[in-house]
Formats: sequence, structure tokens, C-alpha cells
Amino acid sequence: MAQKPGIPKGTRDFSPGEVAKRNYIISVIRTNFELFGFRPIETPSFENSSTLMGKYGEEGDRLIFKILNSGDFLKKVEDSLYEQKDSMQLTGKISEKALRYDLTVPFARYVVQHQNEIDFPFKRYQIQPVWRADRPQKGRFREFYQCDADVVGSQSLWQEVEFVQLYDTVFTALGLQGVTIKMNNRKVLSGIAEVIGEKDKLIDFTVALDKLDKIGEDGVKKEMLEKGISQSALTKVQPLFRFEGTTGEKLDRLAELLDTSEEGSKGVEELRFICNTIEETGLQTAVLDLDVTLARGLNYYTGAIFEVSAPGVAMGSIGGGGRYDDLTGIFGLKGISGVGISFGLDRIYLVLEELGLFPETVTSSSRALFINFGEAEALYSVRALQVLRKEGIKAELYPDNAKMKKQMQYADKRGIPFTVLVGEEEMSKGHYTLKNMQTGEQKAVSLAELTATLAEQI
RNA sequence: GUGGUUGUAGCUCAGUUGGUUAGAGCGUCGGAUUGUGGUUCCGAAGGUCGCCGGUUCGAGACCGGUCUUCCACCCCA
Repeated sequence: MAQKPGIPKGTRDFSPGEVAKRNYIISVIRTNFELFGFRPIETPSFENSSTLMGKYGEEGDRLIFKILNSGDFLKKVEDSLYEQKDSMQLTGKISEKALRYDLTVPFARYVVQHQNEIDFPFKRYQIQPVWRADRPQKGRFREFYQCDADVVGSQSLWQEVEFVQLYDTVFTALGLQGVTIKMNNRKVLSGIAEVIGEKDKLIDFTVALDKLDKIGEDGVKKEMLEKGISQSALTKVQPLFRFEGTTGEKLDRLAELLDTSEEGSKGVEELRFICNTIEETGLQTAVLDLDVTLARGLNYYTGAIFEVSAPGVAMGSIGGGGRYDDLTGIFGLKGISGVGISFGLDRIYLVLEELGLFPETVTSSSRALFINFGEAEALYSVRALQVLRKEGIKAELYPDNAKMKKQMQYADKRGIPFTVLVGEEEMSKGHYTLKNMQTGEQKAVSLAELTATLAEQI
């Protein structure tokens, strides 16, 4: 019995038109990564579980796709453990590999393993799919692409400046104007938690603070109280709930608030340097926005935190990143600081689609279709095709001597701009009838003229 | 992982309080039209009504389960 085919939820097929658009985005990102001095690497789609587990917090562990061991994996499990039905415990016994959850942790693993071949600072980019066992929503998939650029081996804040410029350059090149690059600093968040006397509740505090624009001031306060943060602490953070003004004003007020925190003050200075430098150099179309409530990002960030959102589209972030001082430390290489950013290919696609920003020219159909009138005519056409293809012109012959209507429709539907008609008359005169499918106009041309016309850019 | 929502032709969707043979538009295929596509006209094909079970004389419709879709939370690109 034939089974109805399907694909797992949260995954997608990509048809030729979609692949052309995805490739367009990827090529813009890749071109600019290289323009900024990054070089590509690739890592396996699955890693040892021990490499990934525990690096993304409790929630992250749950969302990692585990790969079942091969063979009779239950044989090795002790009866007592099996009967406990403790999934966490059991998982470790029956699964030793897992699908890549992001590109940053595998990169840290790569750096540690290849430390002797790498010249620091090492700038790499990586464009590969990642997998998350999440529940799908709009713009949220279980298989999606990340495009990452990271630098390891330099603590210089000039890298942060470069990454802001890189975001600006890529989104400008994609025609997506006015993206907001939100920036914050983990040291500032730590400093705030410190000065309000809730240092041990940093994560709860920042997660709640991050929801300000979503659930409002009262919602945030409610959540903080629920998490055991004191009323007096809330009073101290009150200024953050209405934190407006110019970037300079924000920085000054932040500096004042964090005056007694060494770490917090350092964070403010870092932010000040980046903001001032960007102010100096300017951005093409993006807007850099200092946002003290930005707390997202993985729990390995230690300095700058970035998040990019598209203008006027209901979509989660289309990019994110930050500085992580000791990511390689967990794999045994201390003292290497890294910073990087990520572009969410699939969400950028949805945004460009929604805003109609894909250029007309991305679809990759042929320039011309030769109509097939029979064997002798087809041979004549194939000779011309050889010439055209040598010139790099995409062209094809309709494979069957089908009715002309069918052949013309085929060209029309695929958006092929020209058809070439070769029948007895053309063959005897040694020329070609070239038809422009858009205007309907057609004329007899020589092979040289045919080549020249088809080579012209639209 | 929690709560809700959706599923009928390739696509978008109708389908009355449960009642004969489940419809439309678009698309596909054929013809009008054997060297001219888009427009028009005529005709045809295409469905285990997501899947499994239950209630009923009778289920596309009601009930349970399951999968899927989308949404909110959680979290994130």
C-alpha cells in the first residue's frame, strides 16, 4: 500500500525559485563576510553529545536533537535504570551524539582542536544548517540556516565595531533599510544586579527585564517578584523602565547608576567606546540602538550583546551575537576571547519576501528556449546551443517535438524571456528566428546577432 | 514542554440542526488552433473528506485518541 509522503514538522522542501532566492541571500552574506576578512570553515552536522550538552542552559538541552545509538542500545541499559523511567538519565545511556544546535559551540570546539594550526586572531565564517527540537511557529523552524562570523583571540573592541559595520553593510546590500541593531552589555546587566543586591539572581533578573517591551513595566515587576527579587531592588531599577534619551544621555545615567560596580562601569565604558566610534564612522542604513533591557543571547556571553530586528515586520530577531570571553575554556583552552554575530537566513528570507525586496533577476531560468521542430532542426539547434553555452549564456532545447503551443507555454511559465524558432526555412537560410516573449516581437538573426542579443543584461 | 487552533481535489476554500451520487474558483490535461505562448470558448481527469477508533439506521459534520498547521507561553535565528 502506498504511504502518503510527508516531511517532519518544522522542516521544508525548497523549490527552484526558493533556492534561487536563498542562494541570493547567502551570496550577499558570503561576499561581505569575505570582504571583512573572514574565511570559511565547516563542521559536522552532528557532534558528540558531551560537546553540546550543558552549553545552552537547561532549555537548550531540551531542544537539542539527540541521535539514538546504533545497534542494540537497550542491551547495555541496566534494568534498574530503565525502570526508573528517568528520561534525562536514560538519554545519556542510549544517545551519545546530537545534531548541531548552533554554530558557535562547534566553532569553539574546532578552535581548541585546531589551536596549533590556527593563527590568532582567527576570523572564520560558517554557513550551515542547525537543528532545534522546538515547536514550530512563523519564522521558527526545526531545521534552519545560520550564517555566522566570529573572531577569536582578540579582546579588542574594534571587533565589535566591525561587526556593527558588517550588519549594516549586509542589510544595506540586501535592500533591507532601517534595521535596528540593538546592543547591550552583559557586564552592565551584571553590574545592575550587583548594585541592587541581587547578584545571585542575575539570570532571572535579566530574563524578566528582557520582556519589558512585551509584557510592560507591571508585568516585568510581577515576574521579578515571583522570582524572589526584593521590592527594594525593584525600586532601584525603576529608572531602567523608562530609559530614554540620546545614547550619550543613556550612557551617562547608566554610568551613574553603576558607579559602585567595577564590572558594571567597565561594561558602560565598552558600550561608550563602541557607540562613539560608530557615531564617528556612521552607518549606511542601519540604526544602532542602546537597549539596557536586551538580555537575550546564550548564557555564555560576557560582554557585548547584539540583536537585529527588521523594520515594520512581525518577526523575531533576524540576527544576534555577542562577546564570549571563555567559550573555549570549557574545552580546555583558557584565555581566548571571542566575539561573533549570526544572520538568520530563513527569517531574512521571510522578511525580504514580505517586503517584496528580492530583485527580479534572482530567478535562475534560461535566457532562451529553442523550439523543437524535429530531428534535423534539433541538431541545428544543438550546434547553436554549444556556441551560446561557451559564451556563458543559459539556454536549452525543448526535448520533444511537441506541439508548438505546448513548447511556447513551457517557456512562458518558466519565465524564459526568449524563444528561438528553427524550422526548414531558417535552416536553409542559415539563420534563426528570435522571439521576445515579453513584447511578442520576432526577427530573423544570424548566430552572432543571436549571441549578442541573449548576452545583453535585462 | 504547557494552552489553544487547523486539516475537504495540485492550490485557495464552500459544504445548512447528522440524510441520496461531496461542490466552486484557480491550476492541470485535451480540443477550438499541425510555425506562435499570455486572452477567450468548449470538454475531461482529479477526493480512502489527515489517520485510527467510537456514537448512530446513517458521520465530511458529533465524541475520543493521534499526526499536522498556525498562534500564545517558554525560549530563540
